Amino acid sequence: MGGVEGERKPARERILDTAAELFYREGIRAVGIDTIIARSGVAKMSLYRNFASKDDLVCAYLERNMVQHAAWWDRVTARHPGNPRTQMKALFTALGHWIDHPKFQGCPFTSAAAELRDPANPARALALAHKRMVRDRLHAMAVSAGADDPDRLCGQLQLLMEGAYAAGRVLDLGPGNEAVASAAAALIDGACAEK
Amino acid sequence: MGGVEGERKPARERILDTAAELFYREGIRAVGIDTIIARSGVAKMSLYRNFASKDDLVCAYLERNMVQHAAWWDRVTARHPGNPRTQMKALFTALGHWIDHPKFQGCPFTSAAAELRDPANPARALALAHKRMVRDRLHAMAVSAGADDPDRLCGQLQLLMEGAYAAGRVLDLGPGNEAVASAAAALIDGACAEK
DNA sequence: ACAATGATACAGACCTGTCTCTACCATCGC
DNA sequence: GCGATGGTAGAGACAGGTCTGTATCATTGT
Repeated sequence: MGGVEGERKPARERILDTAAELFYREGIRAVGIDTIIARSGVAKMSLYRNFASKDDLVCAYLERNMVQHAAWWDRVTARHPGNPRTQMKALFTALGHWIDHPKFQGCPFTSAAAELRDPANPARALALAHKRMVRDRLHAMAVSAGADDPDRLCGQLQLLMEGAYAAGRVLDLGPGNEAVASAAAALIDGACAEK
Repeated sequence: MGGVEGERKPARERILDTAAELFYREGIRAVGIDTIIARSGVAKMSLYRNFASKDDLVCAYLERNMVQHAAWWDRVTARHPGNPRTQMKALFTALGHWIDHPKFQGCPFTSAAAELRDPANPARALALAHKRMVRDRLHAMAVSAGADDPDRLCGQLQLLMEGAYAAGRVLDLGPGNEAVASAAAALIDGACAEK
């Protein structure tokens, strides 16, 4: 995503790009405002004119990630129109590849929720809202795939999804993280093979 | 674990108890030395006489958790001697209950690794070592349970385990987190039912 | 008397957020 | 055409707070 181009993007975008990269790679609490402005070559007041506070910048970072995540989801499922069962499996196969990427550092929403534990933090609320949205989409797919118990399958798959995010950073799974796709296939087939 | 008793435990223990509770509940970076000494009623120099640094205290916290985790594991598996398949299922059933506990805040090792991303951090090394140990124990059980492909089952189960840790904090699974036990059972039976 | 501990002040670093000052550049009035 | 104006942005000082870690001194129990 995104190239260098004429090097003159507006300040707001440069700030958000830099913040997104640093927040994701090093963590939200670990990255200070000064680091962000230094790396994006922007004045401090440019940051505070575009974002009310660091919290606000964190929210913008998460909101942009929500859009990107939704686009990724749509892109993968669109390859198997009208076939929710294959769509679900494709999502987990793609997830297995994604966590193999050298830049992968876990799920930005899960990480944000882990770092920001204050229930009143708006960024935390965003992260939890994202997880609920994922849950709803998974549930709808489980229903239309004809799962015997959609609630259960949805819960199992979201467990697996969170596990893949956490594991990619901390564990060393087998080559290609084949465990992700195979576990998903086993659960999906087990839940839909009623007939 | 641990009661109040005569209120006069040595300073080192009081510090470690307080630090463990705060680190686990609020996060490592979010809890400062001053908070720990205030809550444990200890002088700052008593902390620094017993621990070389905050990093050192974090390591002690993780090391104690490793001992407790190993004890929990042994306690659960000891209930089904000589039956690795049931032992594995029992571990996940117990895990499903544990993440329902109101004080549950995820896996302390995963959280530590998420907060401390510097590869040179000794506490991070401890957390990763713990995950490797869990993996080895799971692998041994998968082998002795006669799994068709022990590597795969071990990877799948560790994914599920990490997912349960992450999900308990961020998602709201169904009642009793039954998804954890049911998913584990499905994967274990699927991998061992070769005969 | 002596070792362990409590209390407290302090140094130095870092963090967020505010403020001022300057430079550039487009647009508008004339 | 041309100077004035206003919006955007860079640079950097600064305030007020928090963090880790050290040093000093008083107190307590044995």
